[in-house]
Amino acid sequence: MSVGHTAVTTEPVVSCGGEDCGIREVLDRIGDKWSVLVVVELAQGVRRFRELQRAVPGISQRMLTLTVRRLERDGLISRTVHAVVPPQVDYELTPTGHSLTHLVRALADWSAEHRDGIAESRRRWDAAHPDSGIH
Amino acid sequence: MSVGHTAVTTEPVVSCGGEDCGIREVLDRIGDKWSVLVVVELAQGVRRFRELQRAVPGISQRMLTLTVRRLERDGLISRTVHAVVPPQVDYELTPTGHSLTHLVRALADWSAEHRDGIAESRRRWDAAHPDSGIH
DNA sequence: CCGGATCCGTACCGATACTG
DNA sequence: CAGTATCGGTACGGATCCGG
Repeated sequence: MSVGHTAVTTEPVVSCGGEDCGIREVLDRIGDKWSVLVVVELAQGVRRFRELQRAVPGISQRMLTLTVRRLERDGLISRTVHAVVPPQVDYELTPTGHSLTHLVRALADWSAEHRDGIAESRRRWDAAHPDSGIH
Repeated sequence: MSVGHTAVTTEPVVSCGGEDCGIREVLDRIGDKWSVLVVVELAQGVRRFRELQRAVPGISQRMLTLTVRRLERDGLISRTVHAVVPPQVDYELTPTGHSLTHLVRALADWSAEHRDGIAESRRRWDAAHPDSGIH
């Protein structure tokens, strides 16, 4: 039974060798499809729901709602409801959320610096492995 | 039968308001479940397939294979096959891959600094919104 | 030891319709 | 305007078996 096979526990665990520990938590939040784009937009100032949706073209109402809820839950953005008609809700980065923008900036910088090299590497790899199915 | 990415779906669109542009590409790579952990382990030196799998406890053979293939395709790691029995394959960060570790470090630092505050914020939010279904 | 191939559940996400 | 509710497709990831 399970010879030479480390116990496949039911724990999620991850346990990170010694460098990680917590990285996954961040990636689980900002690694999703929309959070970063919302944060980037809010880095420029206060935004209403509709404004956010226009600023992030591809996003659906549903996903914008879910995204801002989760960011609010994590304390990265604040949500302010104004008792007016028509309704108005403002979203704004918290100090914590603002600190995230530095990270996002680093991400953007790294991306800008290496995107061409990566694209080139992909072309070479795809040419060398025509039917790999990797993407 | 390599399904090979039929064009059925999804232009990225995104078009990023002016700050982003490329961030999504990076997150599509390192934002997945395992890439960062593999990079973190390889930051410490050359590793064989089995060593990587042991260093990242939760990962399956399948996902490790897919992860290293994609990282190799992007030019972030190199793969060296030794003609011996039993087979031996070494993985190593390329210079580009190494530059990524700085970003990962920044991620880890930010995470370490804010994880408590985030956890606290989540507790407060969950207490205030008992059956929101958000996570 | 290093994978590739297959089956399959689930979580994510988009589209749509409806509410206050 | 700012959401909520529901449905359905798809892509991701885990388990397992098989091969070099």
